Parts: sequence; C-alpha cells; structure tokens
Amino acid sequence: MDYKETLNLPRTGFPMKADLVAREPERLERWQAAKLYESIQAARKNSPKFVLHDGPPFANGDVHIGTAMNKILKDIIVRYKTLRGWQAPFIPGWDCHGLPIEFKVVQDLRKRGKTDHGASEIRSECEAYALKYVDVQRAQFQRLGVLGDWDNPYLTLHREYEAEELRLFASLVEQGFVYRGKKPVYWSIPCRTALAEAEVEYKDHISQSIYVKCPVVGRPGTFVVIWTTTPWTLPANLAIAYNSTFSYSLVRVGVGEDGRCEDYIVSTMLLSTVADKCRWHPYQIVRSLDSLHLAGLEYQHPFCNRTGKLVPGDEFVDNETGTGFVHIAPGHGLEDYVLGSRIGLPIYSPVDDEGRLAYTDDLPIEQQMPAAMVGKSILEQHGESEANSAVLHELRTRGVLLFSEHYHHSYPHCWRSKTPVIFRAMEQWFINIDHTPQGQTGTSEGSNAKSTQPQEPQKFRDRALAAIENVEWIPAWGRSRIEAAVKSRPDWCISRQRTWGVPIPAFYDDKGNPILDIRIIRKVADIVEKEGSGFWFELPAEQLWARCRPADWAGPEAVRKSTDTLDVWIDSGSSSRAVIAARPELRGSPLPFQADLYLEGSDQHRGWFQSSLLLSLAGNGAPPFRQVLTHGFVLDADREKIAKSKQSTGGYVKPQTADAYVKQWGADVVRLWVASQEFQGDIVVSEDRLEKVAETYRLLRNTLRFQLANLFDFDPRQHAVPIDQLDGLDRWILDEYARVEADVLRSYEKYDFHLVYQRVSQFAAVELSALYHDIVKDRLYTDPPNSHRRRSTQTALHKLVQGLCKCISPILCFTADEAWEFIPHPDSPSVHTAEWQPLGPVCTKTEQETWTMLIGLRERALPELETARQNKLIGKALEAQVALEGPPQALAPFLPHKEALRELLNVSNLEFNEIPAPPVPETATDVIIASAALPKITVSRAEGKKCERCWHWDKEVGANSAHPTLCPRCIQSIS
RNA sequence: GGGCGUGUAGCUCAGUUGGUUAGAGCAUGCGCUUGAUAAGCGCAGGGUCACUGGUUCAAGUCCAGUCACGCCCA
Repeated sequence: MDYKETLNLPRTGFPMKADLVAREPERLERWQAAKLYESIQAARKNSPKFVLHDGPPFANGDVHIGTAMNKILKDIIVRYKTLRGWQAPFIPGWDCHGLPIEFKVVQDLRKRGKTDHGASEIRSECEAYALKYVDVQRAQFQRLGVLGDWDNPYLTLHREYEAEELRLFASLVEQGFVYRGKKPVYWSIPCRTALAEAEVEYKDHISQSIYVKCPVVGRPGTFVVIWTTTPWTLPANLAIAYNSTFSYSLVRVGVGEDGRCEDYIVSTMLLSTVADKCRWHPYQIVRSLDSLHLAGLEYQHPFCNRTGKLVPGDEFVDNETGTGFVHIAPGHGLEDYVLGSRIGLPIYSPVDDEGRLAYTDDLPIEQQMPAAMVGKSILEQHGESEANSAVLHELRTRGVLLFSEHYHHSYPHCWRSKTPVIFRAMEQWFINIDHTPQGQTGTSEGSNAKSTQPQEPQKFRDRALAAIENVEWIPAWGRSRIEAAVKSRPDWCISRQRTWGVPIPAFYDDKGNPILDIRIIRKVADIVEKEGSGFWFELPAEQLWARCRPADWAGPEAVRKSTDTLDVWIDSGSSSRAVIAARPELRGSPLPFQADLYLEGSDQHRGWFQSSLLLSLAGNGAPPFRQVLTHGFVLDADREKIAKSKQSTGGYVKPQTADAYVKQWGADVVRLWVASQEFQGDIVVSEDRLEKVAETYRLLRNTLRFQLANLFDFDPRQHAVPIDQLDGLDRWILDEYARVEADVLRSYEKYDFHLVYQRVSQFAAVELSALYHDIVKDRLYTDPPNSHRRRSTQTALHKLVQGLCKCISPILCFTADEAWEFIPHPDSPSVHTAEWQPLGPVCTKTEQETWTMLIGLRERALPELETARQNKLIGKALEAQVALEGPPQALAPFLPHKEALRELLNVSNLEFNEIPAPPVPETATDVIIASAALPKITVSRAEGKKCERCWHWDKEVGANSAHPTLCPRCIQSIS
C-alpha cells in the first residue's frame, strides 16, 4: 500500500511562480472591467472622508521611477485608508501648461518648416502634445496598480480649471495683492521677445572687457575702478558693489609727464593683475582699506550727471576676475536687481523693445545718458555694437577708460536667432507677499480694494508663517523648510511672456497704462468656462474689449490686450479651489477647499506646497492641507559610474522610467521596493536592490502559498474551531499575528511603510516559515483530515492568510488580490472591498509566558540538534530524541507541555530525566538557583524504526502485522 | 557660499529618556531535507555605528567641527 496517498498533502492552484509581468495586466483589465474604483467609492459613500490631493506631474515624457514612487506611496495610503473603512477618493491630476511643452512644440514646428505660427496654432499643438502625454502617463500609472478616477482626472488645461484659477486671481486682485513692477528677464533683440531660461543656449562669445575709473565724491584724485564685459549697461549703472570680506588697496599711480598722480582703489588680491593690464608702473600702495572705509562712499557716474553709492555685495563679488568692484545696474542683471530692490534703487533699464538705448521715466532726463547715446543699438553686427562703441567713445573722451580688451567667455544666446541675449527689466505683474489687505488700496488700475471678508491687520507673509504652524509637517523639519522658503521669498512674479498658459486678462490704454479689473477678470473667467481660454488669443484687442468691457466702465478705453500668461505655479497652486472644492467627492467639511494630505517630494516645499499654501490662504483664508508628507529623491546607485562610463564608452544609460522596471520585475515588486524604503531621505534605485526585494516578494508569496495549499479541504462554515478551543500553538501564532497586525496598523497610520515591510517579512520568515509552518506540517499532513487538531490549525491558517493579505494589500495589490481568490469562503468577496478589523489579543498572560518559556527551550535545543547533525548522529530532527535532565523544580514547568514541546523541537521523542536536586548552599543566590533550574538538553538517536507514513521514529513500528511499517498513530489515522 | 536633510553589517531597516558583548530579515558560506521542491530547515562568518574632538563613571545615542551625498536657494 502506498501510504503517501493517505496523507493530506497540500494542494493549490496558487502558483509558486508569480509571472507578474505577464499576469498583472490581465488582473488590471478585470479591475477596470468590474469598475473596481467606482464600486469601492460607492461602497464607502457614507463613510468619513480621507482626501489625499494629488499633486499634478508635468504632462511630458514617460513616468520616471521617482514619479512612480510618489504615486505608489499615494496609492498605498489611499488603499490603506479604504481598507480601514474611509471614503478615500483619488483624483489624479496633470500640470499641462508651461514652457517645456511650448518649447518642444515650437521646435517641432520649426523642424516641419513652419516658422510663422501664431499663438493659436502653438496653443492647439501644445494642447495636443499635453493630452498625448496625459494618455501615456495615465497608462503607466495604471500599470503600477494605482487606483483612482482615471477616466476623470483633473487637468490644468480644462476650461473649468482655468476659469476657477482666474476667479482666484480676481480675488487676489480684489484684495489688492497684485501690482505692476519691473524685473530683468532675458530678451532677444531680433525676436523682440522675452526668453525663458530653457530658451537660452550658452555659447562662446567675445565681449568687450573694460576697466573704468569712477571718481570718489569729496576725494579729488581718488577713483574706484570697476570692470565690466557689457559696456552698454554702464548708462544704467546705479551703484558699485564690493565684498566686505575682502581687503582693498589704495594705490598711487603716476599719470602723464608732469608727475601728476591719481589714487585708485582695487581689491588687494587682484591688484597685480589690474596694474599689469592698466600699465600702472610704477605704482605705490598708499594704504589698505576694508569695508569700514568703503561703506557709504559715494562715486560720480563716469559719464552721467549723477552719483551712486558703494554697497556690500558679498554674495556675488568675487576675487577671481575684475577689480573687486562690480558695477550694479538693477535693470540689467538678476543679482543687480535683487541688490537694487533690497536697497531701494529704481529698476532702471534704459533700453527699448528694439534693443536701443533710450531714456525712461525712472530718472530725470538730465541725470540720464548723454543724448548722443540715445538710439544706439545694442545688437552686435559683425562683432560690433553701436551702443558699446558709443559708451567706449564717451569713456575715452572723458579719459576714464583705463583699459579695454577682448574677452572670451561663455555667454547666453537666443536659441532662435542665435544672437547674444541681453538682460532687460520688463514690466511684470507681481503678488505682494507683504501685502496687508485691510484698509489698503489696490495698486492696480480699477481694482476694487474693498475686502469681502474681514482680514486681520497683518502682513500676508506673517499670516502665511502663522498658518504653517497649524499644519502637520511630516517629517517635522518640513516646517522649517517651508518657513525658510516663505520668509526669504521675494514678491511673486506671476506674469510670463509665453503663449501656452492661462492668459492674464489685462488691457492697456492708449498711454500704455495697464487695466486690470476684477469685473473684467470675472467676465473672462465666465467665457473661459464656456469656450476655453483660446478666445483671448484669437480675438483682436477691440473685439475682446467689446466682450469684456463692463457696462458702466468709466476708465480709459483699452487699445491693446495683454499677451502675458500666468506663471504655471499659479496653475497648480489653484488646485485647492479648482479641484478640491470643485469636485463633490473631494469637497471637504467644514472647509471645502481643504484636503487631509498632500504628499510630494521635498523640492515642493518651495514649489507646490508653497504656491498652494499662499494662494489658498490669500483666496480662501486657510491652508489647503492639514498634513503634508514629503519624500526624498530617487538616485541612481552608480550615478558617478554611469557618468564615467558615459565619458569613456559613450553610451550606456540605465533605464530610469517606471516602465523599464515594471517590464523587468512587475508592478508588485516595484511597489514592494517603494514600501521597503525609508523615504524621508534619498532613495537609491538599482537592479541589485530590486532583485533583493524580489527575494522578499518570493518569501511572502510562498508563505501565502503554503497557507492556501493547506486549506484545500477546509470550509470555515463547517470546520472552523472557536478561538477558545484552538490548540495551544494555534492560539500562540494568532496572538503573535495580532501583535504584528497592531504594529503594522500603527506603522501605516504613521506612513512608515518600510516598517510594515520589515515587520511582515520578518514575521513570515521567523514566526511562520521557520517555526509555525515547519511544526504544523506534521499534523496537517498526517492527522486525520477532520481531526480537531488539524481543523484547529486550519482555522488559524484561514485567519492568518486573510490577515496577511490585508496587511500587504495596500502594497502588493495584485498579489493580495490573487491570493484572496484561493481562500475558501473569505470574509469578503475581494480583499480590496474588505474592511480591516484588527484581530486583537488571543492569549492570556499565562499562556504567553508558557510559550515564551517553551520557545526559549527550543532555542537552546536547536544548537544541540545541529551539533548532532554535524556529528552525523542524525540527519533531520525526526531522527532524534531529546532528553531534558534536571532536578524536579527545573522540569516541573515543562511537564504539562510535553507533547507541545516535542512538536516544537520537531523530534520523534521527548523524555524527562529527573535527577536529585543538588544541595543548596546557604550562600546560594537567586542567580545560581535560576541557572540550576534550566534543564540540561541531550540529543540521541531516536529508538525504534521510522514510520513510513509520518516519518517519526517509534519503538512500536512493526508491532502491527496489518501495517508493519506504520506507527500506532498512523494506523489509527488511516483506519 | 546659505537653508534643510541624510550617513548603523554586502542590501533594507531597528536601536526607546545616554547604561551589559550594537540587533533583525535578506543576501553569502557550510550542513540537513527532498511530503511548501526553480521550495523548506539549521548553523556560521560579517559592523572603527561617515570622520575628528568634547561632555560624562558610561556616547550609535548629547555638544562642536569636518567630510560625502541629496533637495532648495544664491
């Protein structure tokens, strides 16, 4: 007889090999066909809400592994909250406007030979481009298992979105936040347009390098020497910056034949270089100067009828080139602008749209450049610039040019015209971060200054800082990070000279004054909601004005429309109003625009977190989030290696798209990798690490498979054993599980998914695989199918497998779903619609102490068994018998648990050998008693023969003639 | 250059208010098993807690500085 046939060996259709890459898409299709997201939302429609608001990725390119990580983290939270009974909707979003798309589209148009495209053509191409990548990314996010309303995402190009954004903008204008100011931007002279950073290419260029002396006011014969490579900016010079940490020298130089001398101030470190170039030989150092001497000095402009001050500029005045003095033209450089704004200089930019020197209203005419310079073009023709020549001529005439030469350096050029760009201050719209809405008049034309809601008389920046205090930042240092960002940020420049964006609905009158009126903005918003924002770009100014002009308009008539668009940070920053408050499933209570959680990379403290906070606070009066969770960045382990190999071999780039990883490992392994990472710092991704995680995946999968395979004949409705009647070991493992589960729940609540990963995988490896499963195999396989002990263990397995599936389902959403299908009569049809109620403690304190003691003995016994194995005394543990030897008090605690202990040791026989208690010396301490109380463990070869069926060794094998190869227990099992 | 972080075995992570010889899982090596088998079990090796200095009877833990890396600014 083949006794193997009488065993209850495991069976299951749950495959050991996951084949995730091939099989996940099938499951995904089934979820979509069954409308899983919709049915979950429907099931939770009366539950309390938990809203995680998705930060919109940019609709461009494939999903990067870092973006995938962000979405997976969000999905883990949404799935966890759903499992715990919350209504947790997820509306994915995309950021659709912006320069990178416009840039790409215009380049494509150029490649196709179209150069005369109008705004409308560019915009429709951009829209098509954005929508294409929304589709691409949507498919990739879905493939990762991310659950959400993918059929109805929010896009910043939706007309409803744009309309709400404009209404928010109107509210800011109404409260007086928005003003018109100047800021330097890149300007292409031939294209007559402002350029963005991405449209600028750095190329080698030869500039005029000049050293100019500026007389110090009140010290005849003393000059500060400045250096510049853009002579045409000298008419705009308003200050000279020095570095307060440098040492400067006053040097006396002979000039002319008559022994006349002049004193020059330059940086000590640069003195010899400057002296060589300017041919100061001989020269004499009169004295050294430091910042105390320089501070507040006034100088005469080299050719304009005005003076300026010496100011500290440590951030950008260096000792590498020049003279240690930097000429400051706030209208022509970003650093100059920042410095100028700080000390209250006008943002003076005496250059017109054609790139010609021109007078402006910033200064009295008599203080501006000599009339001969006006109209001179800055643009270089054959290496010569009229404006530069005019300035040089003036400097020479006045004898203030010390030296000039050609200077080779890298300089920004316009990508389109290939000409050098200039920095030029342009009129821009700004949000005043230090605005105090109450009782102030808006600075912009026609704006209605009356606040609709009562405001505290507090600067907006301070209100923002106060609001930050009431948000929970995880980790806590997120608070100091955003505080620093808000404290240090300059006024928000919100206008862009771009086409692909939401138009700023402003007009200009015949004098060029801007018209920004809330009635007009709101009217435009209403039209945008019906028609989209394209009409603004299509209609000529007079028709637009006719449509938008308020009926009772009393101001000047518009003759021109604004062609600026809003900064894209206004787009995404408006989402609390345009999405959270606008979508019924997200709308909060009592604050409709407020979500429970935002979750993005730490770069967003200065980005989306800040823009959302500021806009929501200004527009809604409160922050858009209650909690903000951040993660670090995904880095390539061999980033340097790759860079090097790129240089040497010139090519191999590792895949950094989510798809590349999914195609190799499957989504669940990628998700498990995400969960395994402590994400508050940086996260390193590599094939090696994915492979390690895949090992853990296999461990978890096999754990589930073992449990499922041993439930093949279990029907909980008939066979389940009540918890209080379970076998001791089964009660113990459920109690252990309950502890794991409590830890897991706590970790999910704190978003510590890596602790979930560690706890679950270690439980599977240690308590389950190495201990419980290994021991319980014997009773599952060899006990009679319907015996109490076997059904008890199956009851435990049935609870364990469901519990484990719930623990992992937010992370391993595919695998948990798959395993759930093999559970006989589970508590819920799908793991994703289940409600997760924790099991709670099972064992009494006494039981726990007993099992701790028994397992402690097992841990002492295993090395003894290993020694016996090394000595070839035994092979597997069942070939052994173990004797516990000790005085009565040492053995007593174990005597009632003889069979449980034998099972724990997984040996064929366990014996207790009592020996007389040693005499206790009077000086004996508790410690000695305790150590004497531990039984001595000895391993010997089991007596008798091996039972063919259960592989236990038993002295009675052979005693039964009907079954001469079986032990009595097996004989009873099969009869 | 500034702000904010990160740095514990090959990998991923623990390490509570400073207190024995710094833990776990995975991976590796050796052995066992062949009734979870492209699985399972046992044992073993592996760490200057980034570095330096300080406080303390005692520092992975507290303080100061340095280095490396990341994000954001300049």
